[in-house]
Amino acid sequence: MNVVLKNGDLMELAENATAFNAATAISEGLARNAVCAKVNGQLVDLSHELKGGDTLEIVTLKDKEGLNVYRHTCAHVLAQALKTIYPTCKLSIGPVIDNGFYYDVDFVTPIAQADLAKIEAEMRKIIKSNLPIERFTLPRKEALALMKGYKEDYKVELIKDLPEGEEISFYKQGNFTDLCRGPHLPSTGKIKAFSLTSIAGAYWRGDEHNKMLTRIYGTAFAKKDEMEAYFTMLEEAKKRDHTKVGKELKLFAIMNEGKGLPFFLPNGMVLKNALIEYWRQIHTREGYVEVQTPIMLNRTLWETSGHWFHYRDNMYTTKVDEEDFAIKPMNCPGGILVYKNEPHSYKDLPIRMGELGMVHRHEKSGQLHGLFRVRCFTQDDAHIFMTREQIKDEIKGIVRLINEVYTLFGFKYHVELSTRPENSMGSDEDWNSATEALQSALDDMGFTYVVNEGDGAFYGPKIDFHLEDSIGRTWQCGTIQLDFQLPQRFELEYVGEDGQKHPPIMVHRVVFGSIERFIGILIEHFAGKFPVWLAPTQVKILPITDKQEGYAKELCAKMKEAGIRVCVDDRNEKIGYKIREAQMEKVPYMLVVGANEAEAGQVSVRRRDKGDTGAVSADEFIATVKKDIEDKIAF
RNA sequence: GCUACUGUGGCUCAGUCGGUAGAGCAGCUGAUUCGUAAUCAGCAGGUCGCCGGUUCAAGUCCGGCCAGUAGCUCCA
Repeated sequence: MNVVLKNGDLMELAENATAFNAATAISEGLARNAVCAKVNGQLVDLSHELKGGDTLEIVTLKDKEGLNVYRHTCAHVLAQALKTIYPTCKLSIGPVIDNGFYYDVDFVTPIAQADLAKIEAEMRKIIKSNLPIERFTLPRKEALALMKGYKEDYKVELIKDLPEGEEISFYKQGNFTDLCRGPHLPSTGKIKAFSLTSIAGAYWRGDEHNKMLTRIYGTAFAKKDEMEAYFTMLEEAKKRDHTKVGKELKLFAIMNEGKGLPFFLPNGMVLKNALIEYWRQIHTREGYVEVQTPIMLNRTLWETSGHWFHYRDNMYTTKVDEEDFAIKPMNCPGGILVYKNEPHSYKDLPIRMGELGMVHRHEKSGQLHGLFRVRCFTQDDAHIFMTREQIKDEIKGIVRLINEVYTLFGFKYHVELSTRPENSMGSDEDWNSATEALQSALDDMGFTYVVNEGDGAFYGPKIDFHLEDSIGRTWQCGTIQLDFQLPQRFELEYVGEDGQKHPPIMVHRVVFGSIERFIGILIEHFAGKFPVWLAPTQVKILPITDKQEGYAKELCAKMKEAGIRVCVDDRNEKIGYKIREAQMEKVPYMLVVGANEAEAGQVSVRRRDKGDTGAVSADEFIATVKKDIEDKIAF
């Protein structure tokens, strides 16, 4: 909790104190568990000297900012430990990230995962000696000399990039000094729970042309049990990893014969089709038409679209009868040819043209990951051709649709708006009005969103929707992109009210994004326990002995008739065995049928998460399941 | 693509110091007819990711390749 000191209090204290600092103010009875302080809104060390009239705010470990300072100090302790164990290593940067911290280091001889224990031990020593952490500043010249003296080449480079004329701050703990903006904890002993988690490569300054350094990841928490809870969460997340669950439930497989090229197994196909059926239903309702364009088209088309020159590295190409062809990495050029197939009047617009298009992209091998990043995927694409006046309403319609879909599944997501980059095409007027339209559509609908200035595509601004996976990583799924480029390149037009030809505005948009990725996220979100409407098998009938086989099959036929995905486990096994297996398959409804049920025309219903819920009539049960499917509810 | 790690029957994994492979589950056969998360017994199943090297001898050591994982980079 933050305590804000009143200005009056400060003034009074300041008059009586020499060398008065934040720590003193805090120790005057305000908070013992302060990590750092905010003076006039700026995060500072507790040693920061106060002036009369300053506003002091105490920052504790319960604040995200406080935890960041704590973790940042951990990064420094890590660096100190590394310099002790590997004196020749060169430090680069050691920032805080979402759930911990890292330090990027250049080692003469590479270190391995196994070395982390040794480094942790050294860190513990440093923490135990409770070294005071002191801030000091140097003029630029001396700062450079200091780091050159330590042979810290990367630090020298960092200092050179700092603005001229400013004093440069350093932090010293024991015999270790590091360039740092701060703030930090007052001493190393304040660290209570930390752990080094992994080791990976990372390019210096994030540029793949630079040297790859070794990145050591760690995490730290205020208390040991908080850290344990975090690791438990990671363990739980691992259990729902979609590559693992996908294998267990026989949903999909990626074979050695084609990396990044997923196979949908029968169960996964049922799920995929259920999603597609839902997609068609809502898109028909929203006034979309559906088309299908070829998976491969000739070079001329891709030259016109610009892909042949701008996206070639990611495209699979081939020759057919001496003519170059490319397998489509995107559906838009195909959609555009459909638009161009006949003339259009303003009365036809907007045209909402959907396509479930399978695209292939040659992504770099290292970035492939399960269904989240593949080389062949199905976009639930649509291209909307419209007049300038229609932009805002169309955008709103799409945002509403995307929100409807994500809400149905109960997903956490956030929205980002990307604006005009450098080297973009189109007039200022186009960009301004389009960006305005996107922004005001989001505003009107009450969305909060991140604005990424200059992060739009060169052909237009965009709105992205990012879904969270089970360990909090986010993946872009839905996107709405305005395009000034393609209508021009393909010379699209419509005849306006004035009888003149005008270029239409074009929007690319996806809701699921990639159906494959979306399914991956669904798997993790539900941990394989899909809602009834998506479950590959919705009902499994489990006869107790083979005497009930006839009844079970009758029931099965009746349910199939009612449109339910049902099967009978008529193997010669005990009921416990069949139940165990059905549970592991995460079938939402298990029907135990023995002599009693057969006689009464009933079924004993066992629900995936609720266990035995008692007997009901077969008809009553069918009605329940049909309602589950109809309402698409998740339980 | 880069860095690090991993690769043993369909699945999950064991395999010590280099001495030519082992379990459980799944499968098959038989017995068992059973009331809410594993009935019993038997059988079968592997060129240890691939190629090459070192060695009397390689799952094990070395090199290359392929594939996967974490991260970086990229993501029209």
